[in-house]
Amino acid sequence: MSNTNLKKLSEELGLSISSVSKALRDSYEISAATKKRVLAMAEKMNYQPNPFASSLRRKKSITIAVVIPEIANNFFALAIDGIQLVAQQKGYHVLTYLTHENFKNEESTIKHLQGGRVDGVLISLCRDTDDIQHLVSLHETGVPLVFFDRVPERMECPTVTTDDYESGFKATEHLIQAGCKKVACLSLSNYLSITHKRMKGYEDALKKHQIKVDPKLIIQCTNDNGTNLQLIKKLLSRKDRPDGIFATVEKLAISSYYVCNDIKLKIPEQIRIISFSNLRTASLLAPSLSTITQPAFEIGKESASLLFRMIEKKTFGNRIDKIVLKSSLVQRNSSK
Amino acid sequence: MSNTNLKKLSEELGLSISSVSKALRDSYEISAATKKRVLAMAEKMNYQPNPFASSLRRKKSITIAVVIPEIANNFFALAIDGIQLVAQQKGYHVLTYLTHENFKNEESTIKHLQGGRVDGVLISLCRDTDDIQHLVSLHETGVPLVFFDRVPERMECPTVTTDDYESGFKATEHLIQAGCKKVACLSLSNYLSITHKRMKGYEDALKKHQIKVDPKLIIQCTNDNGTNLQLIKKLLSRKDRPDGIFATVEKLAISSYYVCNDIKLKIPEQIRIISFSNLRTASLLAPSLSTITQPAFEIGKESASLLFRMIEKKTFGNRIDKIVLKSSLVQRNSSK
DNA sequence: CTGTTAGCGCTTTCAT
DNA sequence: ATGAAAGCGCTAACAG
Repeated sequence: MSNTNLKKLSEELGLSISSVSKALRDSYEISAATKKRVLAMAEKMNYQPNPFASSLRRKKSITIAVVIPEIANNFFALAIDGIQLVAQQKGYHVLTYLTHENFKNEESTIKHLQGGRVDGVLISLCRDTDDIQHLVSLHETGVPLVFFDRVPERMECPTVTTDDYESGFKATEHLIQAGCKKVACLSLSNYLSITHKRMKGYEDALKKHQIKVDPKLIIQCTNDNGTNLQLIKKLLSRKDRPDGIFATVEKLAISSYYVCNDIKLKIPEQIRIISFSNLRTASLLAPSLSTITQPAFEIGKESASLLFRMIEKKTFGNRIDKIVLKSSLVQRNSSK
Repeated sequence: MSNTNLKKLSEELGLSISSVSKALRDSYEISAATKKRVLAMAEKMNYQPNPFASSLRRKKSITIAVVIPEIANNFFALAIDGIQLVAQQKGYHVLTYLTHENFKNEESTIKHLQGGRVDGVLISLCRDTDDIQHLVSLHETGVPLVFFDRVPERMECPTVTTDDYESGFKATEHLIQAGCKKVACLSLSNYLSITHKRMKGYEDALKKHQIKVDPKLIIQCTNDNGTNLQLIKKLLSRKDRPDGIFATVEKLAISSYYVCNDIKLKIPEQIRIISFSNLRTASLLAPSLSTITQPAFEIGKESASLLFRMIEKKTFGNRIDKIVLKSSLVQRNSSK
């Protein structure tokens, strides 16, 4: 077992526990010679401090939590990558929790985190989250909290997002300019700010081009893939089917692809698809899929950096940061 | 701050700290009535136990670590998903560490974990890892350790892998049967067991079909994408270029795609590619890419389950489990 | 059934 | 420059 502790070390060295502790933390109270001896012995005995004793005493955990809906998703995987990078630079540990788009999971996870297990929390809400009392409560216990991508709409809090409205607008306009007359919109959730903003961009782009917003072309998708496939199939099987699809998340674009394949709709000849997507290989593998690509890795880095500023109280007073990064439109299906 | 602790709770209730503690842990020593009172008050005061005090005292962390080369990778993202599922069922927390294919990172991470921060470790080695002293040392401190996918070749340890040799064999045979006469192999590392086994399968498949193994067709790739692109380009620009590529990891298949695109080699007419890959959308987006798909999610689940059996000492004596799961060959480019 | 007590291993005053 | 001692919040003997 991991059993070299300060006591054994100090006995071996003929020093007191506190001196050894100070030497290891490079305190100015300890002579250089002693420090050297201590360090050498610590190395020799393979000493590793007990993190729990330290955390208990110092009331900090050197750990942050990341709470996300899913991990097998290009956006979140890249975001985590960015978060980990910053955290490892800072010497922090990262606990990851998946909510699987289930509010109950999110709630209980956040509740657990109130015990002081982490010094800060990064979270992207799940699609069901409407009530954010659990997060208010966490915030009240003094745990710094940064939201990224999927952020609450009715809470004053630090956020890192992308330009969802503008991207939704540009995506829709891209389809219109490519000649689409009937553009459908696939939405993921009733609650998420990203969905609202992206859809608002969609609607405003239609209006700008004097196209009436048709509620029948706005599909509220679910968390069940099978159901979504049916909804999309129904949409695309109609006589007055759309000739363009704006998918607010990658998953729905993929589902649309399947359905088009299934019912033999040619992309992009008969229907064009644009989607928010972080499928890095899309350009290569799906030459007909235009995408709105979010800077997922940067989002992760920015979120973590902001969180650490808050943890280290390097952010001023009551200031609440709202960082907005730019997505990029990657056109592919316009080349006929 | 998170400041409701047992002391305050007990004062509020007029009970001793230990009684409250026992009540919360549902001890048989406490009367039902008292338990109810305690639970109600804990709820009311929003009590959350301090995990560090508990871990320090009980010498268990209810936490496991996952150490992987990268996260923005379909295989690992899916594996993590499976791991998280099992961990959350068990009520465990999951710390994630990325080595970024860098041995030094792996080494220092493992060293840190000797302090008792976690009750067990799941690891997939990085491509540089040859010396595994750091892992032997961790194992010696009594921390249960399970390797998955990228496992050490010279260590008796529990592992969860896929049938790498057979898959390499089948992949290569698939190309031969599709008519390829010169099959190249793209390898990731000199050290990894997965690479060795997959390549052995490749070589044996060639031999079976009376094709001589040509060292010039075996490309040792690096950790740098640019370099790999050059290596592949060089390979495919030769007059006697191969008409088939077996990529031992997904990344190298993608790179091959880029190069083929770049130098206008038609897939699959002029060259066929098969790869280990967990790109879930591949079937849809890349109809010309045949894949060996590993059951990544299952690997994650199996690894975590095995680890928990070890943590709970439900595994017999000195028994060392070696679990091998089956990959599936998904043919796509054979339909001409 | 409830309470007292002694630590877990570490950090941090405060003495010396 | 070093050491003694208190205590972080919790658990688990052991008493009663």
